[in-house]
Amino acid sequence: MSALQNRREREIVEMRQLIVDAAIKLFIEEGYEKVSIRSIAQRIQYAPGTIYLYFKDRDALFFAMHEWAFTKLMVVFKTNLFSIKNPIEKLRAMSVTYVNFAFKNPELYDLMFILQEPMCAEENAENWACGMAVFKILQEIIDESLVQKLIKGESAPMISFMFWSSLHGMVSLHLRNRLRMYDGLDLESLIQLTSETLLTQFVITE
Amino acid sequence: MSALQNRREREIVEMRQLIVDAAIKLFIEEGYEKVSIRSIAQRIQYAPGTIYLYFKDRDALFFAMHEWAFTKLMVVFKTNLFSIKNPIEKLRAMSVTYVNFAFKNPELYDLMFILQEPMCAEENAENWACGMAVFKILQEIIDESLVQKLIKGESAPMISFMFWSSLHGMVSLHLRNRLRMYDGLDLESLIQLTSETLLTQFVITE
DNA sequence: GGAATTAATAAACAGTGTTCAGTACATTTG
DNA sequence: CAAATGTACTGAACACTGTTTATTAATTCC
Repeated sequence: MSALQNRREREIVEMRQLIVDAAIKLFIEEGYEKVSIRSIAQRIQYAPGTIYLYFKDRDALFFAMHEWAFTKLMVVFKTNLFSIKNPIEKLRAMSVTYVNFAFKNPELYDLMFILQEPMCAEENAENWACGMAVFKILQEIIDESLVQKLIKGESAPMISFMFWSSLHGMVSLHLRNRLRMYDGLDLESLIQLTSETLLTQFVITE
Repeated sequence: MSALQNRREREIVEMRQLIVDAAIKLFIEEGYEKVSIRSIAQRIQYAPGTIYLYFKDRDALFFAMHEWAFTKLMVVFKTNLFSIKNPIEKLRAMSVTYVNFAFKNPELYDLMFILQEPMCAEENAENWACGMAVFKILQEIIDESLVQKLIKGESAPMISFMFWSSLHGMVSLHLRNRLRMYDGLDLESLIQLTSETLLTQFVITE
């Protein structure tokens, strides 16, 4: 490979990152509706058409944004979990971290788990590497918990699914404003407490 | 009130329903993106501007659509639950019905629990009657279960929140294509089974 | 029947995603 | 070094979008 090709490849990566960064900043600062190809282009001082040289379409850009968000969650997970040995404590810490991330980064959570756009990107119709990677962390913790007979249940995939869905359900109902029956309450506390109640119910105590 | 006012009031209700019906049909048949003011107007043979004589804006129309969807879920609930006396069986039937409704009517579920638009309608910024009404059914079942000491836990609001969130989490992750790690599996069965596993864990057995 | 009211319209405005002919600059070739 | 090639980028165009408003046409009232 020639030096030019090499440089060009680097430039493409950099330009894609420039676009993704601008799009995410716009999303966080101005909200979903303001994330238009034109507003992104204006922010990085390029013509709208240029963005299409680096992303097939809007969905592909949202997929890249959602991948970037996953790397952020991954960093938080690794930082908060790496030192914990006990599987139950690890699971507890993971739940707390997950909910906390969602409350601190509602727009990123939206990208990762709620919005339709990222999953419409044609190129990634089949696999979903970043989602799988995060899920793998959870599943390994559950696996270890079952092996050590620390929690009830048999199927690690099902228990993983249950814990994740519970957290996602609570968080996404909140983000989509469907928890008005709990108005006045501190929702993050309610969610953390409910999550703890659920976990406790599955922990084996003797 | 004059006869004319009376008739006019009826006409307004009918026209609003005509618009909501057309919008929902369009949503179900052609998908979210095709639900534009113009396409709705064309479908009912009116000019686009006419819709704004009956709905403040797009969000208000989506709120009406989402209310209509709730009445449909309500009917299903009442049909499936009214004859069941045992609270646990009622809770079980409610879960099954909820998940089944979501799989049979993914677009309606979207309107009710996932989409942003309906909850942006200015007029209904505070209360959320239809959501509350459905939630009340669940809470009363949980309440009765706690009174009869059939399930573990103390706080009815929290246990209700937990069951609902779990179901919503599983369903919405599926609808938003975030369950690719379970590709190949029958997801409705997985969800029903996981829901049953969760319920069993909270039932008091002696 | 003439005046007042009002439901409905069509056109306009400002925005959207996306495409593509053209330009201007960088690299390669003769 | 100059000419030819290649290409990153542009900006205008297309077909849409939600929403507003002056105008029209029909109905109700007196």
